[in-house]
Amino acid sequence: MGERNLLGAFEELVLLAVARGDGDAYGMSVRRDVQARSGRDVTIGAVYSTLDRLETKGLLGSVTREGDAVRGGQARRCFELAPEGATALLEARERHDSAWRDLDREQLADVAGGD
Amino acid sequence: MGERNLLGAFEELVLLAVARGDGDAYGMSVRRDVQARSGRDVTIGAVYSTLDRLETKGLLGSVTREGDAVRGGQARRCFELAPEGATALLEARERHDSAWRDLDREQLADVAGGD
DNA sequence: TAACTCTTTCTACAATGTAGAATCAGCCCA
DNA sequence: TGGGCTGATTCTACATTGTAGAAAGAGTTA
Repeated sequence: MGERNLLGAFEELVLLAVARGDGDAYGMSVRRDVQARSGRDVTIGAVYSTLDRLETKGLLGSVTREGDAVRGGQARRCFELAPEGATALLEARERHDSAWRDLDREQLADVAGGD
Repeated sequence: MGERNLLGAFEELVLLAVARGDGDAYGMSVRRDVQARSGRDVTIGAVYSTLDRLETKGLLGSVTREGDAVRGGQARRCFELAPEGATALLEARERHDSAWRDLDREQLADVAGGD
């Protein structure tokens, strides 16, 4: 079977943050984005190790920008989505949609009840 | 921070299959469901170990039904969604929607290009 | 120079993902 | 009547992801 690049749940969150960053995403900004959207605390180490793994898989690329204009001049490692990464995201989305099909959400809410 | 029951990507697929089964899901049926919706080959071992872990976490329950009516009379272990499981699914869905917000899918498709 | 913020790197371990063999029960049939 | 199927479950073991937290470099301010 195909066996494309499968994304874990956290990998997907991180990759989406990078995609939104449009070339300007970097460790700290990704962390903030993931934190805000998932509503949970995320350590910076978790973010970087995931970014590294995604880069190793070729789903994103990174360049270190010497601090030009922006504040002081501290270098930043900026991440950009690779074509393979965009494909992986689109596929993850399709799998997800497909997985939720034929399911009554109202009913789910009922089962959840007062949990 | 809250730290509810977080679901991995595969756990979510399995739990959704159980939810759809409406009390009649069992190992082999879950496998077929996950396989069909994710479009990839899944071993039965992967399914069962995930079902076991979800049960340990209290997201689903299981009962072994002696083979009554249906074929021959071989016992089946049937799985049913627990309230905590329904909640976890709903939350996973929310996180996912939130993670995809503010993202231009057309643009993603462009980046993906002919990958 | 000390203290502080921003940012990245590294190490280590826990949780999840996945494969594959072993096992058990009924069914079919030469 | 026992060999070979199919359906089903259990176990073991290992690979990949998820996550925490400490360490460290660079620039800023006092």
